[in-house]
Amino acid sequence: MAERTRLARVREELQAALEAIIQDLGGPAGTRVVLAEPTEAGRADLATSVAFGLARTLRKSPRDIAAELCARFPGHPDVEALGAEGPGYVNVWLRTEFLSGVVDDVLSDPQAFGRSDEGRNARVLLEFVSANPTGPLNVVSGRAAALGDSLARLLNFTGWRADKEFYLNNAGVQILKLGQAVDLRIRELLGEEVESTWPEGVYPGAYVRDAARAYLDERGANAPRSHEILGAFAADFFTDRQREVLERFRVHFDSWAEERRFRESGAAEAVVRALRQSGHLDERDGAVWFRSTAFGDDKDRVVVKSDGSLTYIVPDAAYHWDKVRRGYDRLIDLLGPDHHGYVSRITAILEALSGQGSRLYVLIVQLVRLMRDGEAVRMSKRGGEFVELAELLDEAGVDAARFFFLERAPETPLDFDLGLALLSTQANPVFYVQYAGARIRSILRQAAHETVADGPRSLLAAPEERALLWDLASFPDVVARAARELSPHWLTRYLVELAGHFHGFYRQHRVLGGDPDTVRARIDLVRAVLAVLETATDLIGVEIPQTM
RNA sequence: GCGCCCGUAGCUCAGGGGAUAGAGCGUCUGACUACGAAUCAGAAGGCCGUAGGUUCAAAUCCUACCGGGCGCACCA
Repeated sequence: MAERTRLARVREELQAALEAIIQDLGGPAGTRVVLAEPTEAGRADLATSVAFGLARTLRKSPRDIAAELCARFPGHPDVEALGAEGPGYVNVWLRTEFLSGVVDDVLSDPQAFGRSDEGRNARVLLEFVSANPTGPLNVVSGRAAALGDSLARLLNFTGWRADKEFYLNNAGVQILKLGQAVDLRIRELLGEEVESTWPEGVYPGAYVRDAARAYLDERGANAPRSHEILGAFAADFFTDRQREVLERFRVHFDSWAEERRFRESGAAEAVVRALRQSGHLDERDGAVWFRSTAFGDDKDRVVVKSDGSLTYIVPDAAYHWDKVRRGYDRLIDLLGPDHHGYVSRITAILEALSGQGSRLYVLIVQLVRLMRDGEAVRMSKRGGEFVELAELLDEAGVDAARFFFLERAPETPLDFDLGLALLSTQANPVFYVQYAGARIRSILRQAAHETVADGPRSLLAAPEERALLWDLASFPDVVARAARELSPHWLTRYLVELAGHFHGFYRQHRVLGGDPDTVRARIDLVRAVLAVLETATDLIGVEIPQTM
């Protein structure tokens, strides 16, 4: 699996050949040739614009240089032709026999096709969702969940060892406020009127009643009701709910780190001690400050407030320090856009503590707007009213939700069209992709009764077939790019393209019932397409149903 | 005021130095007596927010401005 792919090999060989010719022509030493897919599909298989850069030193037009490169090209068994076109491009067409070999590449080990060892077994910890356990998960957490989980799948597929972790903020001020809210809701359940005197800053959401009811059911009306006890109970209660909906969303965390532990174990105080010993702390205005500006932050940060309590960054720092000590080579945090200011301070403190600030990479996941009938569905956490992930899953289903969340690059704001997610037509990309898979499975079921040839397979030379071969051959590149850029949206785009090419092929050509050589070739082709569809959907956590 | 994200077809968005800027939806026109028409084929549709600059070459890089979103705590 660590072998280069078919496409990578021929690309490297051609690049080397062209670079050698450039040296013969007197081009600058070390000139690199980059062969890539032209922006416009169908213009060529691969192309390079290297001639433009050589024009000055060779004192010839790019067009002449491109022509000369083509004329001197010694030939390559996998290349059909080279051509100089446009103002100076060198275009490459590959032999169809060469491309069709990709079917064997896929079928020789269908589940491994596209794998790589790019990560070289380095360990990555992906931390995501990490929602406060003060209520149900909302749709924004859903996007982070889909992203983080798919990134883990992608990284594991490309040679990293990735773990998924949820950081539970189950201690501190917010949890006390939650406990207060539970206390009020319990009074309410016991008959008191509480709404008119609801205190500022205490969670107003009606969902807190669920926790209150659970407390009464489990512990009874006479159980102790300090804010601390109630807060801890409710945090556990909502954590369980969150875990349930995440499992339903096919997101399973390898581990759950608890803020409570970092506070109780003294790890948080140890951070302050370590910073003090290394001389990074100042006392000012009755508080203790960390000089984070020395590490690139835009202002210094308070770590111990004037009332003696710790700010939230201290246990967070303890947590990240712990990640480094657990031996992770890379730490990836998925955070919301409201946390982008957090990046420089947590990097600074990690650097001060361990010298490993550069291991942390923070991916800012932009907002989700739910759209229904062209209107944004209002979500306001302050008013205690927002769309829960569970509701979205009820309405749209797991596959559509995951696919839609992953359609955009993480740092791009996302509009989630609820109406579209419910459609079972081409307009709905999830459906379109799944339908391609269902069609192939249907063909393969019927192929069981078909006689196929045993001999050499016919060529798959029709344009629709060639398009599919090209898709298959480039799949490993797509996977590599999605993993490298931490952007699974390359996979969703790829899936729609592959499914589209399959549907086009399907309308134009029959798989079954032709001459045995062609039947065999086409069955193998669609088996390979199905295998890649399955791998790609699996990487984003979407399933292809057997029948639809 | 400062920081981050975003301005590309009517809509939702790809593309982030190189060819005539791509895709899906929507619109219009066609295609089922054979494997699933929940599909396919074709057409129309663009001063890539504006203005400068760098470059042989800019949607892409730089600067300024305009517009939209989100932040800027001894909250987390």
